[in-house]
Amino acid sequence: MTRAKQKTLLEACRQQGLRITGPRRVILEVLSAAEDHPDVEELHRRVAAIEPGVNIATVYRTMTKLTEQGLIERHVFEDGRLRFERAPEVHHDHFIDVETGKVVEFRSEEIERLQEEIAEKYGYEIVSHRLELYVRPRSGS
Amino acid sequence: MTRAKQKTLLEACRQQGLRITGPRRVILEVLSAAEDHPDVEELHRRVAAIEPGVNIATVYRTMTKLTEQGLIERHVFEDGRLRFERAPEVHHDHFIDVETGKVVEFRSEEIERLQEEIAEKYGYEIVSHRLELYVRPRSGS
DNA sequence: CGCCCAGTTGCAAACGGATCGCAATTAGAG
DNA sequence: CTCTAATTGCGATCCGTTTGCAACTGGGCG
Ligand SMILES: [Mn+2]
Ligand SMILES: [Mn+2]
Ligand SMILES: [Zn+2]
Ligand SMILES: [Zn+2]
Repeated sequence: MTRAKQKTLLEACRQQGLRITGPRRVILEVLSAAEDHPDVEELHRRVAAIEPGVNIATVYRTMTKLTEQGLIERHVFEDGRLRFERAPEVHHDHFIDVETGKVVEFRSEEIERLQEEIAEKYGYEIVSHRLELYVRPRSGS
Repeated sequence: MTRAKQKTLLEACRQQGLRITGPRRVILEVLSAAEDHPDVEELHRRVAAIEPGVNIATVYRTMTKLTEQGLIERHVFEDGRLRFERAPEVHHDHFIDVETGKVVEFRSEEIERLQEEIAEKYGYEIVSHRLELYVRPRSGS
């Protein structure tokens, strides 16, 4: 959903004053190429395919740092593992296929608006939210 | 949200053929009395206040069983711990106060309907969903 | 260009919530 | 009351994530 700042990740890191090390460069490359919502193990696997020897703890630490900088977004779906994607320029929510685990993105202006509306009715201000629709292909099985 | 089958939990267990043991009786009592969304540690604490000696593994196992029977609902909010509430007769979603952790329930027919609508548009059938609004009291802070 | 140090890394240990194996106990059907 | 399958307590174990620490290095500065 909304790819655009493809090359920006590495540059953004430089701007934020993060050191561009070997491991980090590869992790950024993997993240930039990712079209899905990989967990840490999967990221580590992809990194290892490019350059073996990068420790998984480094992947964890890098993801923490990137999240703090707001460069990536962290999710926890039903399996409980941390998953990541590049911070989208415009917010979206997710379908998750209960059989395959495949994640599909969507955005509903109406739902977003209704959330604000109901929060206001309760006297709240929304800080963040999470909407996940666990689905299966219609009619088949 | 929608209390009603207050006494039913224990009876429901009997119907499902679950043995009513000492520990289980206390756990059911705690669950029936709960107005919130306690995690396992909190449940165990409340159980211990009534009858010490019940192991936390027993709480875990009982919650698993009750969930399988559909008598309670299991949630995982942002802190990652398992939380429970009696299965509501009508579905609802949650506000979570980001400062206090307090959980408030709400239901929006419109949002529920829009979820179905957008799922259909994508060719999906919704199996379950999760909507959590992380909030703070409006204008204060 | 080379120095130097704060930031980063690899590795192993620790963490914490949840689960499991096992032997002892017990609910409750007959 | 008997008998068995379900349940329990306890400790060990799992597994994803975090952390302490010593070694390493990117990149600003001289
Ligand atoms: Mn996404
Ligand atoms: Mn609830
Ligand atoms: Zn949304
Ligand atoms: Zn809902």
